[in-house]
Amino acid sequence: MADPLDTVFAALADPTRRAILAMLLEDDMAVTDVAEPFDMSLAAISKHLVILTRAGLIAQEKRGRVKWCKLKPDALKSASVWMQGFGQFEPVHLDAFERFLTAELGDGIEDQVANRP
Amino acid sequence: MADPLDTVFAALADPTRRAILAMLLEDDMAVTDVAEPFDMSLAAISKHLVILTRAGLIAQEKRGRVKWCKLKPDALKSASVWMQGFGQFEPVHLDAFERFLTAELGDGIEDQVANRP
DNA sequence: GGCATCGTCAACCATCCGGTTGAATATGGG
DNA sequence: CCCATATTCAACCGGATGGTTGACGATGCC
Repeated sequence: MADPLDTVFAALADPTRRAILAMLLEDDMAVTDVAEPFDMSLAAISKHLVILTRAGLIAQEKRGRVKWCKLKPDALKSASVWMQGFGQFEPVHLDAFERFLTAELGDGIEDQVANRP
Repeated sequence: MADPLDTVFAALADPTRRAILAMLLEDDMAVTDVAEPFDMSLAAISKHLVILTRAGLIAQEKRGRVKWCKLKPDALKSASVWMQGFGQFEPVHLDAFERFLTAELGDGIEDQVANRP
C-alpha cells in the first residue's frame, strides 16, 4: 500500500472514521472524548485514530496524559486533486463552480458561467 | 456497508481500480481491453469492475458478446461534496476551474475568472 | 505513596479483500 | 455446426480489517 491515495481513500471508506473527522471539524478532541459517542471500545477508536494518523488526515499530540487529536485537512488535497481529474466530466460540478465564483469574485459572473447571455 | 460513501471511497482505495478509472477517462473500453495492461487475471479485473459498478463509478453495457465499460463520474459527486465540507481548509482549485471554464465556454471567460479586467 | 484516569498493546476472532485457477456460459464468425 | 472469443462463476487461499477483552505503562491528583 505505497501510494498515499490508497491510505487516504481507505481511511475515508469507514463511516466511523468519517464521523470522527466530522467531529474534529468542530474542535480538537482528546481520544476519550472522541470515543464517547460511539458504541465501541476505546481500543477500537484508538485503532481508528492510528489509521487516520497514518493517512495523514489527523495529527495526535500528547499533552500531559491526554492525547489531543487535530484535523489535518491538507491530506485531503491529494485525494481531491486526483478526483478533480474526473471533475471535468461532471457537469454537476458547475453548481459548485458557480457558488465558488460567486463567493470568490462577487456578483455578476454567474450569468456568464451559466452561459446565460 | 449501507452508506454509498463507504462503497465509493472503498472502490477508490485500490490503485488498480483508480488506474482503470483513469483509462476509462480516455474512452469507453471492453473488459478484455481494460485487463490487457495489468499483470493480473481477467477474472480479477472482472471483479474490480463489479466493485466499480456497485460503487456507481462505472456502468457496464453488454453489446453483442463484448461488455463495454463507461465512466460515470457523477458518483464522485457525493464523495467530493462530502470532502468539500473539509475543503474550506484547502485553498481551492482555481487552476482547474479556469481550465474547465476555458474548455467548456471557450475564450474570453478566463480573464474574468482570473479577475483580470 | 497510592489511586484513578488516559491511552495503547497483545492476543484472539470473524469477516472481507484481492488474487488464483478451472469450469461454465454466452455470442459471433466461417 | 463447430470453434474461437468474451466474460463470469465457483471454490479456494493468504493476508488485511474491524472488533473484543484484559493486562499494561504513563501521568496527574490528593
